[in-house]
Amino acid sequence: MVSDPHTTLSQRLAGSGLRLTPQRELVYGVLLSQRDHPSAEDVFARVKGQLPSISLATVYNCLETLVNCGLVKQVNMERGPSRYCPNLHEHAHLHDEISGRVFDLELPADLAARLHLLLPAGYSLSAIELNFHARPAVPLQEAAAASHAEGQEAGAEKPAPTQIAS
Amino acid sequence: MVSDPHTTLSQRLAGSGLRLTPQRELVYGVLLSQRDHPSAEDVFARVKGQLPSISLATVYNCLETLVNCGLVKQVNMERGPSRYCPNLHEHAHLHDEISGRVFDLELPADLAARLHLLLPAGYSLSAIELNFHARPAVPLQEAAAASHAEGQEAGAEKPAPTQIAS
DNA sequence: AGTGAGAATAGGAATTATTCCAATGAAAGT
DNA sequence: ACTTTCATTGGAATAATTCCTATTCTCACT
Ligand SMILES: [Mn+2]
Ligand SMILES: [Mn+2]
Ligand SMILES: [Zn+2]
Ligand SMILES: [Zn+2]
Repeated sequence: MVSDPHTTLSQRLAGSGLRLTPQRELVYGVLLSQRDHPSAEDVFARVKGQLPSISLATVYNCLETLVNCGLVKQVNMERGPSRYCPNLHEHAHLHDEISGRVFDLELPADLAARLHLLLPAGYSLSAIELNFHARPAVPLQEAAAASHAEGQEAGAEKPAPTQIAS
Repeated sequence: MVSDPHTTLSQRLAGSGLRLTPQRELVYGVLLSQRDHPSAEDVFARVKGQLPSISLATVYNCLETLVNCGLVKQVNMERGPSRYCPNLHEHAHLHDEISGRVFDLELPADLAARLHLLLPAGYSLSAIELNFHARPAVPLQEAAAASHAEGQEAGAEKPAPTQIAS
């Protein structure tokens, strides 16, 4: 039985002797409602729509609080702004190097189990991260066409193929 | 048959139309000789011993060049300075959260193969990263003793157990 | 050997992402 | 109400990296 976000948040915070504030609730809400692994700046922009007076420092504070409560994971797949993920299931991340987007990937339980076995004796695990860096494969047909008209374009251009809905 | 670093470097650079310079060679040498996943600043300090006139910007440039040549991998297991790894075998990383050190972990070929299968169709893989974050397990005996004298100490204190030689 | 074009380095300025700090505001305990 | 503690804000400070420009080096060509 999964309780609503408000309750979850409120309980986790209470468990750490922290208060449930509008800012924390909004930040958490933003993460839950658009699971695209936004950066702190992204979250700031989104929350600002609902609470224009919020400050960036507060967003950083709230994110840190949520991470410490274990409700959110900080994702660092490469240098650059940290991103934030409210998906608590053990999962992998796919970084689309063209669009810059990050997607969640299911991680089969038996595979996860095998990964855990790799940890050397004498260590106590705090987290495993599995990150895929990839780019949309060019369909064979287009590849042929492209090889005629050469030329490098930068930035995002084509809609991703068979993409998981956000 | 594995050729010496000088040759490898020289060939890779040539392959990209780049020059073999003393700075690039020293930076690469430093990475090969102490495989502790140093940051750019670490590399800078080490190279400076051999070439005091080198600049930090050049170290960054050389590292980027080596990464682009595919001789070195940039490692970002968390926010903070990037670290650099000259180990080209498919391997995992272990981050010791207490000492801050990063170690290479063997990744069995069959497991690596299974990981590759997780990549969704329509993507072409550029890299997989598998990172373990862990801390030295407290041996049972000490755990008991510690639970008497409570108190939180910060920073590194105790020599790591059963550690892989650096 | 001399010259010019392009590549690379060095040093410092600029930028980015984040953290720190001090003042103010809100909530909880008494 | 009064006090203590927690949280938010805005701005300053910091850390890591990137950018910029002058200078140096290399190589190719005379
Ligand atoms: Mn990537
Ligand atoms: Mn870590
Ligand atoms: Zn995720
Ligand atoms: Zn490594």
